[in-house]
Amino acid sequence: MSVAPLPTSTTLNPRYRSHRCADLRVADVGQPVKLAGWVFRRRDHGGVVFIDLRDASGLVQIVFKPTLLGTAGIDAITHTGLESVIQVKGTVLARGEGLTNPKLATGAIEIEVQRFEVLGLAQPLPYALEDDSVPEDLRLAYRFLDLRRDDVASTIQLRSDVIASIRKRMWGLGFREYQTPILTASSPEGARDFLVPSRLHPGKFYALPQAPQQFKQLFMVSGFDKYFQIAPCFRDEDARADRCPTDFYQLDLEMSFVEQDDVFRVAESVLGGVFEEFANWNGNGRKAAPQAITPAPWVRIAYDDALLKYSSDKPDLRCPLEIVDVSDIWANTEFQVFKNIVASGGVVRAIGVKGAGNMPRSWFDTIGKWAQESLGAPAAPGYITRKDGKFIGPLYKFLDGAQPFELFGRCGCAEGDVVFMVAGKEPAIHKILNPLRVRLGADCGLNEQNIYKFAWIVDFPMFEPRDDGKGYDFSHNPFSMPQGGLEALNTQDPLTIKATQYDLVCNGYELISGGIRNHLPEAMLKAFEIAGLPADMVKDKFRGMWKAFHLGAPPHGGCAAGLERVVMLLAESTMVREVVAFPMTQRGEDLLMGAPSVVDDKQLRELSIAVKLK
RNA sequence: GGAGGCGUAGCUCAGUUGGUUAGAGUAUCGCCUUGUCACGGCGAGGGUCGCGGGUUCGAGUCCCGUCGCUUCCGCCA
Repeated sequence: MSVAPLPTSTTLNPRYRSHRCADLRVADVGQPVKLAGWVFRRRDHGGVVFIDLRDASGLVQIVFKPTLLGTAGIDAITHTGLESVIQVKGTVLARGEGLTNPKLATGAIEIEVQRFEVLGLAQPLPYALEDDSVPEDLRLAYRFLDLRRDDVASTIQLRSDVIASIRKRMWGLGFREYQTPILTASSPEGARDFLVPSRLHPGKFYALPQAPQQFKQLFMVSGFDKYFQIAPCFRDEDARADRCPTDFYQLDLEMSFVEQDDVFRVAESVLGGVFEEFANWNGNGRKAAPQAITPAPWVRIAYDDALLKYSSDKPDLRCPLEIVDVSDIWANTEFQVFKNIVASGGVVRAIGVKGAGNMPRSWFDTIGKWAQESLGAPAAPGYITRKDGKFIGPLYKFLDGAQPFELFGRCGCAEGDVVFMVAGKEPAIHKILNPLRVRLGADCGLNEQNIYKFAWIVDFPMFEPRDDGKGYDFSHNPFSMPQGGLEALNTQDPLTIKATQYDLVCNGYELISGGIRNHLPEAMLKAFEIAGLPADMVKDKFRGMWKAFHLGAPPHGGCAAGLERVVMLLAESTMVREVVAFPMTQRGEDLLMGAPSVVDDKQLRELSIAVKLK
């Protein structure tokens, strides 16, 4: 499967260059060479002029001497702007005693220039290439300049290497890659669609796929029993630091005749392999230490447990702290705030932090302020400390007899430890508890470092109550098989039905989402009926699947992995824009190309479209 | 749709309690400099202080509005 790369020399055109800049060494001294690249830095000494020439391989110092080039030549190179592209013909020289630069791979040699030519002149730059503090919008407007930086480019190159590794591993497991349409039909479920007007069908629209979900399932019905694709996905939703506002890529895969465990094995092999291969990639210099990986098979956590113990369905398991329910204890106290919250259907949740009794008073204040200001907590989290055999803290006085011991025991806490408590209603309370748990662990030095910590979250609920209280919504993927199948849909309270639906999480990020699919037409119809979609709409909007499921559909399932998030984790990045070559702004604009843009009337007329601004 | 942060020279920043002609570094241009490697030295040009309004004798500074970028909430099956 592996293809040996061609020797570098076969990709060098002698018209432009004989070597790449950073490939030259002392062994090449005396050789005539041709190089081409960018003017990275210039040091002008009035007579002799030094330039650091940069190409994709790196840097080499080239020397311009008046004895070889004349004053006209020196004048010309002095006036060639930084980042201009030049070609030079010269000779490799050894640097003299004390003149070498140990910081450069090519620091023992330099190129004495005999002739040079400017291939592409650069005007003054909008910003200094190496300036780390240039605002991002300016850098996006000149993204091609930004990509000249080693650290920026290396991350994009990592992305390519990760994709290559994924493809190699998928093929190795017997999968093949198939493309699916980019223009497809809008579907009523899920995110907002990007629409494309049809010229041949005035008034009708294509939608860009949010994922190749239905097509990959159709491949299964066709009997292609192992499909994958590095697939572009389009969703017209608002951005986050880890979420593109327009389009992103997934490793999309699907298999027939499988159960959940089979999908897990494939994902553990492929993603686990990719993480092993690139865990210690450090092209951008951000990793201070080697990174470990939790060995497969990865731990499985039921969705309900994850929500209770971590207040999140994508917990960061590098933090060892767990959340405990202590509602019953506070229901039997005279602390009216907690008591009333429990009485009105809320909960009190506690986080025991080992050793936190030694933290300074100011830290507790900081945590309280942060919880209120950044997390929107209605009050600072309460806490009780056990120190010198005594319980301390404003909330302690509301506890009687065995209650403080029960509280500490349940949280696994003892002498020297602190129990933090937050009260509120689910699900709002999770927005406070999840970041609080991770912060408490971080501040007390309890969180594991330098590890990719994987876990499967399983048994997602099939349905959730609708916001307006009437009926149910799919809480995840509508195409998942409910656990218990059609019978469960017919007989159970919808809120108790679990889906055969799973996520893979790593360090607080959702990396994979998948499921065993519902391939039975009656069960599909019933599931959508519970979610409020009438049968004729399902038959119309999912007509391909509906027809296919009547003509021999195998049991099947799969998953999709967010490529950007994988690369972000491997690159120690928290911003998805760093792992996309030409990213959009938060508002979905391409500042370099100027998209989106107005189009001329002729284009609109062809599409039978009139624009009416709100 | 909501909340927070940021916005002063091409770029990064400083700018006191509201007070003279808004400064520095870097980039650019000019001069000097033949061994530097973030080379160095001297000089010059470069500003609608995001935009609009208000308070004031006087606003970069205070107030209101607005725009842009960004982070979070909503949203993202």
